[in-house]
Amino acid sequence: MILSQTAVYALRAMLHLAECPDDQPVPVGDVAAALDVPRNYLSKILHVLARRGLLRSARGPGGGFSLARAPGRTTLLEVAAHFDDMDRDRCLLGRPECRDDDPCPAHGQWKEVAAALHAFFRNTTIADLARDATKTRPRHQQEADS
Amino acid sequence: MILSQTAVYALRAMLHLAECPDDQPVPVGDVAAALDVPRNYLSKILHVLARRGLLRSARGPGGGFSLARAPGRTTLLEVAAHFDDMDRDRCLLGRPECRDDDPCPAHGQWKEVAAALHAFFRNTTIADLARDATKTRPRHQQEADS
DNA sequence: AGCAATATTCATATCATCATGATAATAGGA
DNA sequence: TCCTATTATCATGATGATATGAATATTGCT
Repeated sequence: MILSQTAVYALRAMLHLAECPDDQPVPVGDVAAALDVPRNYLSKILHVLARRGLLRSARGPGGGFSLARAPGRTTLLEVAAHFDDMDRDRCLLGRPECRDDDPCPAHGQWKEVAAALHAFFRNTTIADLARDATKTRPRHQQEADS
Repeated sequence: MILSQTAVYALRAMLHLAECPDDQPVPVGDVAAALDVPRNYLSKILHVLARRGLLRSARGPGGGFSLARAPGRTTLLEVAAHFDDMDRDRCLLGRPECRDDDPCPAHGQWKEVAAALHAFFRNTTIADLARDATKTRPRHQQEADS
């Protein structure tokens, strides 16, 4: 995959928290159950996001994790970059020093695709996904409504 | 990376063979040295490509590997697909059943990027890379010429 | 026939990612 | 103060990708 399993878990967790009522912490166990994801593994992931300031964490009864910012102000890139090297696809052949003036054989053809990829992660926010999730979830109902 | 290290080695090896004189087998050791890639590992990769009909192999003195087809008739997708699951990026969140009528939250925003990705691998050939590798001019100048 | 160059095959080692389980630290409430 | 719910941290295991090394089979040449 483009993203590691870990980064996917992080994105889905952020998305889940964005869909929960504001400022009410959600325990790891609840998130893990909702996403059907290993609980202890998710715990470590959310801890990373909290240390990096994307989530807030609260211990003790009534504690859990909640978004630190409005979901429209957190991009997919910001989330995923803490787990994956989001710059690694700049060169298709994995050459770290691949540039316009020192290109790999695929550089000329690849760079536009790579730019589109990077733009997607940089410009799409958690809120964009949350909006799409509520819009498209019940498709037959959606069609019946409109 | 988008591609595994193994698939990158395979592409670079195909590209190298495309740049060698026609119908003259190149030993694994020569290819490995030219690409600075582990010899025994590359051997296994080239063997896969030979079994799949993308390369021809010849044993004994004067033997080695050579392209089985003209490089313009082998796409990056055909090479990489033998090592990576090239369909795995269709869904950003890794849901196998993600489709237009059963979308993941990122589906609507991701699918155009994914389509561009797939088109790149399906439409770009080994010859395209070889041409770019030998040309010193950037690609947009080539396009401006025509 | 015998030698040397080569691909082929098999066995194993290494490493990062993914995941599990257990324990410690913290906070709120009775 | 004590209990419980929760995050924080650590140790370990499982798996697949990557890589190495060696033995075997095949071929061309002398």
